[in-house]
Amino acid sequence: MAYSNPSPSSRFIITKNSQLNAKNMKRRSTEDNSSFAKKQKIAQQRKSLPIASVEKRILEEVKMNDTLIIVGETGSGKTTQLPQFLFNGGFCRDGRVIGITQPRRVAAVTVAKRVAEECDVELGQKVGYSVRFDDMTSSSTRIKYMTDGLLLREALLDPFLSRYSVIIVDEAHERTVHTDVLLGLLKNVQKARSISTCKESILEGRKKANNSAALKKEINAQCHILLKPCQGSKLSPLKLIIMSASLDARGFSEYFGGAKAVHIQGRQHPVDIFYTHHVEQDYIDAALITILQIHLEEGSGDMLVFLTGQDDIESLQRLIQERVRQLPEGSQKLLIVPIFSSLPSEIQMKVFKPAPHGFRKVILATNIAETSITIPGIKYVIDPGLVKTRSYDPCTRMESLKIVPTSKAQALQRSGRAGREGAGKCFRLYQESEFAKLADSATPEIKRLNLSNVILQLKALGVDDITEFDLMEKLSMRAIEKSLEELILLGALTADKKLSNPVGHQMARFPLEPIYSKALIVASEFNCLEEMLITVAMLLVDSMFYAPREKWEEARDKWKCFSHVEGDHLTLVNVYRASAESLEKSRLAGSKEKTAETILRKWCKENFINYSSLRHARDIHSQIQGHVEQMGLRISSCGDDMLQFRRCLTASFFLKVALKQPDGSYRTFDSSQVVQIHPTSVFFRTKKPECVVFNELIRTERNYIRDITRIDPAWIPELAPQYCSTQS
DNA sequence: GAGCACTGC
Repeated sequence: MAYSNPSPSSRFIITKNSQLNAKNMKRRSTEDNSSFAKKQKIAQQRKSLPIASVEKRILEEVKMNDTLIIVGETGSGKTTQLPQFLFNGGFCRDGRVIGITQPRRVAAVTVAKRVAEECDVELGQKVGYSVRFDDMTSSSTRIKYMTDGLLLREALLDPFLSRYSVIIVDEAHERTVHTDVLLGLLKNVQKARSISTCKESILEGRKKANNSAALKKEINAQCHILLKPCQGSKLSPLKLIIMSASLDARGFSEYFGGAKAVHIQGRQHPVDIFYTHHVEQDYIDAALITILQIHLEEGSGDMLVFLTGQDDIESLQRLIQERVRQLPEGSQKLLIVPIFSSLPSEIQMKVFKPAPHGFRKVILATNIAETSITIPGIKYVIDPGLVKTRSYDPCTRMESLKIVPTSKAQALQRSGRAGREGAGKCFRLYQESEFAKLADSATPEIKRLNLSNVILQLKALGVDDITEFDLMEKLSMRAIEKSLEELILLGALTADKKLSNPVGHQMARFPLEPIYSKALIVASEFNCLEEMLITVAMLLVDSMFYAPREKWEEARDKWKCFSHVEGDHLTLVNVYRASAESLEKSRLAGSKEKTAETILRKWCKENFINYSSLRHARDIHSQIQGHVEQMGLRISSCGDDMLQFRRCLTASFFLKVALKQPDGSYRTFDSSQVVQIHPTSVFFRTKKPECVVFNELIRTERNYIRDITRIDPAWIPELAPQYCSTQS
């Protein structure tokens, strides 16, 4: 395949970074046990970071500006260093805390560990992290890394985030729902806290004012906040720092009323970008040819290929293996390593293993390698320019997975993966003219989601009118209306769109989508909360069943043992209970030396269950059980009375019902979509029930419903009268 | 008859 050299203007990856202080780059040296040498090494590394030279200036800017935008390129050191600068600059006086949010758990955890090491303190003391299921903080924590979703949860308990003197929102350019909602909230909190500090002085100055109610009104109008006024507590102003990669700094600045933006250089090796001369019809084939071309013509170094999904990865893997046999005798061999999220983690780990001598590693990856996983040793990136994304149609309540072109930001992120350890090359399987046509950044997640959860959370935070809430992205009225309607049908909101009591408040407290919270609350009335806790935990986890292709038959026999005649929900309950039983048995047998982990791992292996998925479900289960207990809901089991459980599913999942059509397909009751039963369902091969509830409605090649249980259609008007009255 | 990208509370 022929590649054109790009025009200089498009080589912007190279421009700023090419002559960077590559000679200053510190390579991880061999193990060093002397703690003094270690400290010295850390100090040296810190000093060599681009951000180190601007410490004073940044501190000044933070002191002078309430909100600061920091544009930091990869490798600038902003995430690890800035909080330390602020700590040393006195921002943690009086026990106040610096909070740094990350979109992902691993990032929060690993960065906190690194910073604790740099500060030479025990993790969880001065420096700590807090993510779901894992809190490493204490009362002495002053620099706290966390996920953005967790800070949102904290805001429900402490609406003014009063412990924090500074909040740093890192990776804001990723625009996750959590980040977007958090930014809106922080804007309000900041306003409220600055008003709170001057409130007293206003009151003082207007002591003579005759109408205190009018004054209160005035203050609240000034706040333009949607938070309830704080009760006499004195709060210090809140500093906000928004950190982003370069493309959209202006958007953040405008959103924060023209906030000042500071640029910090990165430290990345140069990456040469190549485009194709012609349009490639078949990107799998184009990728195959490019891989072979690189292998035969370019120097050593591993390759990373970005593909859209498991299917692409597996078919390209087969194609490469066929072609590799035809390679000339004695040439270097190729080691193909696939990676995508539904692979069990022990298989995912293979990407980190260096290729054996005489092999060149080719990693076939989904988006997981774009941000979530950083693979060392990559010198060549192949980017077809496509990505599979999820979107949501509020009218049909259907999700879809579509393959769309990447954004410019994503293309940059991907090519950057080739320049982490040395100069690299990126081959984009499209023409340079196409790159110019790409959107700057991907559609923010909040535009592609069911808004019910966001709206419920905001209501719980005191935001009554969603359309008044200042988000970076304007939400569609249609999407808002549909979600409000859903929340009313679920009983979270009253007819006049106020949070209902107690159901709405309870639902908002669960870290779950509203429909699952509803199911738990209803289940306590139907005496099947024990089963529903398990069901919800299991439904929230992906890819519970996993088997390599060659063991497919064996696995299916194992899975058959779990299947339940009434459907997938109870099948999942069976899996959960079987695993718990095996754990219990081992304990009774007195195998004390074995940990729960080793017992469960063994059980999972024998039954072709994904251990990390089961582990995740167990974590969710214990967390939501805690919430349920706190709320005083009664946890009881329906025993063998599965009728009760299925009726309970109907009472909560009535928006997700499908009826069988004469031709054997199904039609959703809510929006009359023609849908098929997903191949993973227990009903895929058996006799099809007349009427089902489902967990998920998703469009891929076809419209599919997933996780299905048989119900009686006559139950719907009985158990969801509020819904049926709106259907006529 | 055939299959879901990635996060997060």
